[in-house]
Amino acid sequence: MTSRIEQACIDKGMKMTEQRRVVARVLSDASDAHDHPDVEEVYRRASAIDKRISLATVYRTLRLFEDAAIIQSHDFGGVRARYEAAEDDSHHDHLIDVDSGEVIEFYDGELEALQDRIAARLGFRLVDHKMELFGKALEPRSGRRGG
Amino acid sequence: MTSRIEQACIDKGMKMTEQRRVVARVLSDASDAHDHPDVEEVYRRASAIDKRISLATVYRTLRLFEDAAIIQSHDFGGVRARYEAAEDDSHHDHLIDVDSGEVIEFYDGELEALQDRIAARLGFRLVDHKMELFGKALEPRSGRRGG
DNA sequence: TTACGTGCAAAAGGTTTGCAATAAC
DNA sequence: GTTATTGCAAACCTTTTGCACGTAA
Repeated sequence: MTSRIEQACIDKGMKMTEQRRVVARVLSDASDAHDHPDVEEVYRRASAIDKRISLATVYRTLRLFEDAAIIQSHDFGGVRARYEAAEDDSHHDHLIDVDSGEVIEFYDGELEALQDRIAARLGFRLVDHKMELFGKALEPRSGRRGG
Repeated sequence: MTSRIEQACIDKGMKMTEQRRVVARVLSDASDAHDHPDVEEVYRRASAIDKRISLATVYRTLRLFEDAAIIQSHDFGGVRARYEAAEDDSHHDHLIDVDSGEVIEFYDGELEALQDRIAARLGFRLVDHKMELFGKALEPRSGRRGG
């Protein structure tokens, strides 16, 4: 079945190889799970589906998708970039649990509006923003790591 | 004359070598100018003051200062980390001009308060945050690059 | 005096790339 | 059939590190 990201690639007229299809599927599934895998993790999951894929191709494909605005990369303070499907309408930001590394997505309309106002005040039109909160859980959380 | 960052190092009991003094001075001056140099730039400026400094020592010193919370590093989307003096009381965030690369500092009390509220709503105590706005100037700006 | 810092050059680790083989359109 | 894509391995670039030498306290 055609994954959401594969469909986005087709819509953009990309030549769809098996490798791209597999990476698209991995990223679509990750997105559904609000997951933010890094390159190695995408490579691992892609290899599990089809062994014929190489790390170089994963890098090239991620860059291709990112340049096409199909996915976006994040730097959550770790060593490698992490990826998620680009948001269409539903923008969100991230809160990172500093103890577990878990990434929690959130949306706050007030925050979005405030950012526009701040940019305007400084004489700019906002084209993008990056907002990450780092916090400690007030109550102990279940043990999942990553996100 | 003793730079602000050199004084912070002395206060923390660091052994002050000539190299550390020079890097401290470069960073103090950059901070006064609201400048955010990367490693190469710090190395360049330090070398101009004293040729005996090596890139490895600049890396080691920046890491030392950062671990001591005397400076902080940022990833503004470029390839290298960029540095500024750690904020004592006057927290600020950054707006990056996507056309020129210029970095503009700003402070917004409402934003700070809102972030705390969002974290609390998600069940977290905020320990840090990273907020970067990327914008296009509404009016053409003078040609400085960097910041 | 002595533990710690430095310079050099080599290594590490993530990411990119040249090239010949391969596959999509 | 053409042109873009892939795998492999080597290159690249930033950052770290081992080691012998130097120096602050």
